[in-house]
Amino acid sequence: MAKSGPAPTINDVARVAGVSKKTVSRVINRSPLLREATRAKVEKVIAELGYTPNPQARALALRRNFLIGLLHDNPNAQTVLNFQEGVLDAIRDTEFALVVRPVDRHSPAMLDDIRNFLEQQRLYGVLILPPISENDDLAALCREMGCGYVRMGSAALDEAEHLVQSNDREMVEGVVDYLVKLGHRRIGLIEGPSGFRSAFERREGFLAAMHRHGLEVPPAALAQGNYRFDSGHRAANELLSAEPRVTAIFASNDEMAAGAYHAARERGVEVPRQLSIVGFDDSPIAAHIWPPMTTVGWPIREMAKAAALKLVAPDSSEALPSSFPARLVTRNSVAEPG
Amino acid sequence: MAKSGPAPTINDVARVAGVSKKTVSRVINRSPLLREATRAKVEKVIAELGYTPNPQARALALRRNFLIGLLHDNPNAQTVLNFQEGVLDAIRDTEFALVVRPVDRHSPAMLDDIRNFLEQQRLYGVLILPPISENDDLAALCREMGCGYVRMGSAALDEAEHLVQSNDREMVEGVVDYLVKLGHRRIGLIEGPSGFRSAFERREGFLAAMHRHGLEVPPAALAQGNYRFDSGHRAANELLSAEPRVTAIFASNDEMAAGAYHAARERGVEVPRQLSIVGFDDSPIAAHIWPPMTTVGWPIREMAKAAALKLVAPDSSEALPSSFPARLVTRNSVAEPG
DNA sequence: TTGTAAGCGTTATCAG
DNA sequence: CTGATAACGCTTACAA
Repeated sequence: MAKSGPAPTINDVARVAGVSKKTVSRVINRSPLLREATRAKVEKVIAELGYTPNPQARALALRRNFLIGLLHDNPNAQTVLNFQEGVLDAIRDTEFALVVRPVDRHSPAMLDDIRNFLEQQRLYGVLILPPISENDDLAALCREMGCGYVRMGSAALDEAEHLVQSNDREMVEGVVDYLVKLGHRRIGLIEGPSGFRSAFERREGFLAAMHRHGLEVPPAALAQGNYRFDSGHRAANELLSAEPRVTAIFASNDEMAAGAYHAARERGVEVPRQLSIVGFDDSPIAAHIWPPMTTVGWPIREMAKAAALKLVAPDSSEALPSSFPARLVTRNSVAEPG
Repeated sequence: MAKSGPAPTINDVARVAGVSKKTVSRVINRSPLLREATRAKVEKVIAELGYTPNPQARALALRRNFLIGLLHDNPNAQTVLNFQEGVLDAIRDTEFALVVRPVDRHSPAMLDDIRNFLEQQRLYGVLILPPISENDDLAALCREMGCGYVRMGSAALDEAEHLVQSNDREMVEGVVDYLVKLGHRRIGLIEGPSGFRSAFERREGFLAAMHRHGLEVPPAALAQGNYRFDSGHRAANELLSAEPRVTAIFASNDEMAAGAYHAARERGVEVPRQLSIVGFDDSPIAAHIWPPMTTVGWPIREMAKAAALKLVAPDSSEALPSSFPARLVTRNSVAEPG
């Protein structure tokens, strides 16, 4: 047990162990060129003294901080927070810490801001959430600054080393299959904002599956949203005012799906008896709205952990998978067509 | 415009400006003992070179990092995220960064974990969210470690310097006043978990106002929850099965209030016609549930900003307020008793 | 008011 | 394999 007072430094360890501080440094950094006996001796002293290397000093010497940055511009709090938890899972009991950096993707200064941030903080690496993860200029900036990075995304945005991805397209195809199997033929889509890769992938999955089933998708079955609640409300109103009315709606995220619930309720359309609704994300709203919503859940926390490990322990086996399967979470917003 | 390549250091500035690096250091640190002319000259060179002090080096020399820690045990995703935004508002364009540290308040090792964290990272200071902000041992630990701290809370937990507080009790009194004015007499309370100061304050506000209005609070009008959705559902079921039935329910947070919505719906009790419901937090669920929920919103982002400023700029006027007023957000979950 | 010298705790270089 | 010695970029004495 180390007694308190000034924390022991590498010099203390070196002195007590009777070696040079460089040798201690080698032990800390797991240098292979060390006699086993020396290593053991030093490690014993380290344990005795309760020594921990000072990250600030290491940061200065290595010109690199032991900080993982999280860059996001996210509309969904739960996603960001789950992601943070996942990153923590990966760096728990390491010297790394997680620094968060919300940014504004609509600001023309975004890239400059991030450049300053990276320049100042000299991060070990950054994790980038959608939608800004889709920005190739940002990835290029990270490369240029010599800052590690991993992008989260719903498509193959980058090399495996820099990417953790979900299979949105495939999942949405599964949603359509599920609805069709129940008997639905007129299915509407509330799209996410153009420019978002996830929105694109989800739309493509929808269209592909409809086509595969030989089902038509008239323009009136397609409505544009922007991933926000209000846009889902508006889009659902469009969808529900066309005749013959759709019997099911897939919304590209839960928030818009919740908006669709409200539109249906205002029109006296009962969910799921007269209208089935499926969302995407499995955010808390899905479980808390009435009736509880069927949606697609993706393992954000595990993905976050994998992403962080790619940065801090690229060789660990857990860092390997780049693609994570989502799953359909069936609740009570889907029924056979009325 | 600085050209790229190795970033300029204090030595470059000193050389170009023809002064010693200590003088540059004085300029950076706004030392008062500097001739104005010298300062101007150095500042000019700093601007020309695009020099930024290296935080790692400063951290080493000062034995203190320019990092603000956020300690929380996820009270609610949106709250945490809004808080993060508020902190960023405060430290934007400074050398500070925000590091997040979710902890588990049920873990017996929590304090030790935090101690290690503080020891390792040598944070400039930490911001502590409820409910762990109520833990006095944690505050003592910060003091002991020489780490600045500010606690968020719903009561006077600490000195103004270390506290940013909301007026939960008063707000809940206001909620009851509002319901009583509409004609409600039998009002139920869904409490938060015992041991949470916020739950206590909200309960006390409720009881005080009921008493002030000369209204009874029979045991059947009090139900215990734990701030989670399911507990709200369960508690509302208890409340709604007692006769005469309550005509209004105040839930200590929105998540439990959403659970109460579900319980009402399952029993065929219509909100707000047969039952008024009021929540607390103004979280996204409140706006997205049907009918949109009347709730109490508190200015979390501004509070976060003030808290962060107390840490990084204790003298700024914005850091001054320690108490922030919440407000009633009226939507459609309240009506006159049926 | 300014400069000099000596750290802060680590890693890199290069010689043994 | 190991150890002096010099960085890393800044701050804090202490002088001048």
